[in-house]
Amino acid sequence: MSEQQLAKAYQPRDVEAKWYPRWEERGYFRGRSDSDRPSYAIVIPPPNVTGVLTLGHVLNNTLQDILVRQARMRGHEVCWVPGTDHAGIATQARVEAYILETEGLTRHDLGREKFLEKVWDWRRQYGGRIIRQLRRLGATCDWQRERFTLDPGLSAAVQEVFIRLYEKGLIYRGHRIINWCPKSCTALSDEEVVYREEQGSLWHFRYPLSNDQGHVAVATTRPETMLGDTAVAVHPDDVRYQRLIGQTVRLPLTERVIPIVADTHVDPSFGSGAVKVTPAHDPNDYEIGRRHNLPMLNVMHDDGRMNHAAGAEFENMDRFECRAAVVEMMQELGLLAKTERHVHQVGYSERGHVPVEPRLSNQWFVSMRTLAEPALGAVADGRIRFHPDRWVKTYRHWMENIRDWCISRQLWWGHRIPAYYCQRCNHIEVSRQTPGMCPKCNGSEFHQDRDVLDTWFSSWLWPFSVFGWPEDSPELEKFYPTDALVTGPDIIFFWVARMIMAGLEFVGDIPFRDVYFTSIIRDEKGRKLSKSLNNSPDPLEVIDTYGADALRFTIIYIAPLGQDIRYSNEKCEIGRNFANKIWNAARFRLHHGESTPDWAHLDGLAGDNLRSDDQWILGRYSETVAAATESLACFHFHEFAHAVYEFVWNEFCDWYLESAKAILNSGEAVGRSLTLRIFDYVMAGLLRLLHPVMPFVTEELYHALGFCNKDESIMYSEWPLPLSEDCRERLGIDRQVILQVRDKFAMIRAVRNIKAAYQIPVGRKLKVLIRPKGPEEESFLREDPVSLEFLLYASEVEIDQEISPQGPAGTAVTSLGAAYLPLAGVIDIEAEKERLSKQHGQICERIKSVQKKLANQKFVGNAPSSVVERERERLHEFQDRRRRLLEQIQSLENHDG
RNA sequence: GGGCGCAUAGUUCAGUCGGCUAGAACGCUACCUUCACACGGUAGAGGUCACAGGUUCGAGUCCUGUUGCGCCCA
Repeated sequence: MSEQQLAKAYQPRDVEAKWYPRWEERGYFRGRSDSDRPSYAIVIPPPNVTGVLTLGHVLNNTLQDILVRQARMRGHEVCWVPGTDHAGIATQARVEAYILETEGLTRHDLGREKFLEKVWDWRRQYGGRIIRQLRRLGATCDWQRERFTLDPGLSAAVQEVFIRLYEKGLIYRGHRIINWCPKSCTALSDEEVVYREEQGSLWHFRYPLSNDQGHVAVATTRPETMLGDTAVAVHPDDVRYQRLIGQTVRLPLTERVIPIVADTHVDPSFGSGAVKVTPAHDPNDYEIGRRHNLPMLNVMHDDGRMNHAAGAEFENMDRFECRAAVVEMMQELGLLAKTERHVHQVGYSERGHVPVEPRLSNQWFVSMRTLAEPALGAVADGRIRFHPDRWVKTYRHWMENIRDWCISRQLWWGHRIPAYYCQRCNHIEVSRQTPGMCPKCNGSEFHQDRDVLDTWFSSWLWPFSVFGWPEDSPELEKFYPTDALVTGPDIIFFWVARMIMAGLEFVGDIPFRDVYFTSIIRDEKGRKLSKSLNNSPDPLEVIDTYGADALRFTIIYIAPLGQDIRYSNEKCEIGRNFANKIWNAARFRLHHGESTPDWAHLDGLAGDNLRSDDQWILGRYSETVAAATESLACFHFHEFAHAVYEFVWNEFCDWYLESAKAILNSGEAVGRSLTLRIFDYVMAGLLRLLHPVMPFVTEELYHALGFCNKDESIMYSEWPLPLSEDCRERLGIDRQVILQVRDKFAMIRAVRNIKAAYQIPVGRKLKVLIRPKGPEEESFLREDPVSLEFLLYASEVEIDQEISPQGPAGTAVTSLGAAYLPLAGVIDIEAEKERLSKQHGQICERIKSVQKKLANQKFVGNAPSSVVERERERLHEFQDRRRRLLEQIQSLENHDG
């Protein structure tokens, strides 16, 4: 392919559309369980089946794709399992809204069976859009293994787990206070409640004592719950209330008389020190109620309206209307002591977006303590590693204070609980199918529990249920435990912790070895991305504008380790420009013909063949490969992106490519082909190194540059390795040559700087005189005159230790020696003297500071000798530089005079 | 109330084991349509490393405290 076939700027659209289907058709993404290669497996955090692709998914899946693409290049059998979860509440709500809109029906009009058919229809039509969108990003999931949490196999796993835990006594049905979502009319787990700080009120009520000897003051943020009060509690040691303990109060607005009890959990310093107790509507009150055998009076319907028990005048009133009514009536009765403004945390239903109502009800729970124990151990002893590892603390804290998990949901969409109730005696049988006969009463009529399980009760099995568990499958054998999990820290409790527990309990092994917690993406102002703020960019539009590679690269380039990302679409220019830079480096290469036959290795080369610039780029390439590989190994994606970016742009393109131009234009055949070979070697390695991050442009260029055949792919090329020590030695690549070349570039910069200082166009070619510091520097500078002249934009370069300019000249004093730009007529001697004097002043300052250090006996005595030695060397170098600067200044004075 | 994290250039962020003149990107200034790339090049300006103490020969880095911001849990 010639460079005419490459557009002047990289056009991602066609390239992306071309390669993705080819990769997929060729079965590149397939993970084979019968392979002999070591496995590398990742299970995708299953997005909601209702979901669409967000930037959060882009980050998360880009990272996973980077990991699996690298693993493929390193010879692993890779299996990345995609899929979605059924998202009980969200999906049911979505389809209910859809049916109401399209058919004017509620789910109750349809009935359970018909409604579920509709949900499946909806899922077939609209669900899983996100999975198709992931292809646009370039994700190499094994699509043939796509799973859904309600698939028959995964449902079987859920049932199996429920039965096993029930039989072990770890699942139980209990009458407990739980978090209730009055919008969705279902129980929620503690984790599904999100707390928001709100400005509310604290109302102080007076409850009259039954003996008419006064009042007890109580404070509440939820006045409507007083209708369900069954006691007032005070601290037993609170002297203010000692005499009241055991007495009763007349609960206003009701006919009831309720006791005053003593309980050590009451905080005497909050409010009045006396609290109203509503055991059926508050978790703390529930505990007090249990300790004192109080009645538990439920005063609400499941949709948040007050019920009959609240009293006739409040029945069917919404809880917030009731709140206002209660306050008003208490005020009329003269029992409202005061109202304070009060900032407090209000729990909201994560999905329903309404305040959660704690409620007493019959639900199914998983007893977590015994499951948590081994899971805590797996992270504590490092079998599972968290990145960044500070999340270990959060994990440990939650696990050590774990509470039972409410898993039943009053929904239709989900895994039906495999519990059956005898019609006659209400005995519970948990089994795989409807029981035939009741073991207690011999009854034969059963009805199944109407409720379904929390969606997370299927997600926690995901790392093994996707591979066919509870069957013994070859996939499970090959790919479990998986290798890495990439997810957000917001679901560390919901999902990560529970998967670890499930893996250990049901498969007997950890589900994954490394967990990488991604950053949270915010907008430029640091706000969370949300639909309501309208600040969430559509990733597909971003891909259309900038390209998938640009988005992928940018997002990991700007994602700091363990901190939030501040994202804006404009930042994708970083990735786009970078892709274009590489693209154009390839175009440059194609100007100079086909790829060299020996581009893939450095065999047969020796140090004598190479220019120092070649040695420098190979050495730096090797260092970059090593650093970048190490960064990926410890999940420092951002560091990886920076290392490669810096090398490609600031070293390979800015210097090596320019240096190569000189040789390639010189017409000397041996030098040309050698330079092309080095160029190709480095270029091919860079493309491979970048492939996991920028799969499309690297594949396109790998082919365009002739590094693989049409029917091959960079996807299965080898991951680049740093040069071996032997190789570096044979090619004469060492620290010294790398530093020398850097010094040379610094000298070139200094000369260009003189031109800029005198406003001379860079392109204007001038004669440059160089006076090397010593014989070693002289021979180094004489090695490669062609590229030196080219990089200096010089018409001619003279190198001589005795040389000095005849007339006025711009002067650069560098560590390799002095360079002069004779500029008769242009040069302002006074200005030049001032420029050099400024540099002289700076160097004197630095000499002073180093001398001060070295004069300090404590420094010389205590600092490591290598540090002291380095300071001594610097002192010599600075003094030498100062001497040479002085010489230049004096010589200018001679010209002047 | 408990815990975790953050504070470095105009902005967003790097900065390893405490040790060279604290770096990059974007933005800014000047010059340049040069033959890979204006999605570009060359050169440059820009810093009280939040504040106050402490440890040390030496602190952006370690310790203590203060202030401000963010997150998680209760």
